[in-house]
Amino acid sequence: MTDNIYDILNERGFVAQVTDADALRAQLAREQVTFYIGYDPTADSLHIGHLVTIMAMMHMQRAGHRPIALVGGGTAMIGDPSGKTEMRKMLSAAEIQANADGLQSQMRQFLGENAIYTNNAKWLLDLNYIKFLREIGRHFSVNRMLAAEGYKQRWERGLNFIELNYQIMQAYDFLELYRRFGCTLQMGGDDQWSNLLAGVDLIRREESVTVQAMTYPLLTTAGGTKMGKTERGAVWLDPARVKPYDYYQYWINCDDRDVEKLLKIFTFLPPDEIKRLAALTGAELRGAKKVLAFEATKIVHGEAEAEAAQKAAAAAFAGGGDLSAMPTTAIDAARLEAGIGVLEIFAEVGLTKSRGEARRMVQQGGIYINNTRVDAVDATISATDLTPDGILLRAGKKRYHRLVRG
RNA sequence: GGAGAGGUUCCCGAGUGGCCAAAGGGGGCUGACUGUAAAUCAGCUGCGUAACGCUUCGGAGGUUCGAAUCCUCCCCUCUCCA
Repeated sequence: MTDNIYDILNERGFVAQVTDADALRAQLAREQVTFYIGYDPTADSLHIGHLVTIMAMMHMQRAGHRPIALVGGGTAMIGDPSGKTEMRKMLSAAEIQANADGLQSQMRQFLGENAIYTNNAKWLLDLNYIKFLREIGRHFSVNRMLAAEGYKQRWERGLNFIELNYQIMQAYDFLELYRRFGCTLQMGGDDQWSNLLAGVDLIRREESVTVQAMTYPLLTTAGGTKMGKTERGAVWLDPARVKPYDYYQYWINCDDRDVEKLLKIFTFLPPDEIKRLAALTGAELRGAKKVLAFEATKIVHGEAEAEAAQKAAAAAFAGGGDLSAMPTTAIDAARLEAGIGVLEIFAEVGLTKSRGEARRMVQQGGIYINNTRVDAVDATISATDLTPDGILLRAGKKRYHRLVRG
């Protein structure tokens, strides 16, 4: 085991492609490297998909390098067509600004003050079109851009001019960050590879300097779906969107086959420890998942929340313990006394999308009150169902919600 | 600008006047089995109900007893030509 950060990242599964691995490795050992990762402000919160990049940044930062978290307030005005089949919907400048603020404050939480935070709106919004074409545009071959894998799908289905410019903007960002901060490395998802290369090329042409690009693999689950997506949408890092309890549960419910990979990427546990955990088999592997969920939750929501989530999960699934971290709704006491229809309350707290879905689930035997199956669609709950922990609603095997008297 | 094709329920994709809340597949959900895993099998999958009703097939109008299906206008996408 070596302590070169490149080897650490590589060993943990953060490296997909690199422009010049040997040169980068040597540079990382030799000097402090300023590097950047760009984020499109398409929402006001990061999600698990972004977390890979954050973890990579934190590893780099711990190794003494300097991260630049770039928010793409300018590029978001255009929209990245890479690997997509459809044009992204356009966001208003105000939405983009609000999203950029949200992302940046989350990023700060992970990277602290020892990082550079910037927004490419600063230099992209006021570009002079003709000047830009003369200086930058001339370096780009349309043929080569279209040959890139990331554009292929869109090229076949139609790509408009505005989207074709995305790569140029991103390359220009790299150049700008090189000039402003001496940034010599860009990292990004593997789908960004051609965009990163475009930046490397541009800097070589404009500055006669060789810089590096490195991608991390796009994570998919063993089940073949995109990492971080659930039936109820993306797994957001914002606790207002995804409660720490649910965040914890997301990790607990991962596929057996993914445990080792996830431990390497989403925790800071040492390789030996990961190896030990990943070696567990059968039901024992759940122990490893617990560690994964706890560590991953700790990084995003802090240790106290991680512990609370773990306790609540244990209470729900193993019985006994503290349920307080479970998503909870307070019900007006008078209303509870009067009794509330089961269909109504399940739809209300969001355990089911509608009363119809709740009805269906009752008919299929998937609705529980205090872990007792409900078998009548006209069943009600009332104050008599209150336990010291409130009333425990359950939809399906593992989705819980707690009611307390309010 | 010209010619043509097309926009259907989460996605793909059938459906060309009533039997269509709309085939089929995917995805998702529930149940059984299990380890809060995977695989497998079965059922469910617009909204509100006791019946039954209500809102959907790019948008707005119209024809008709009745339209996703026909007509008019509009919006959008793609292909070929310029």
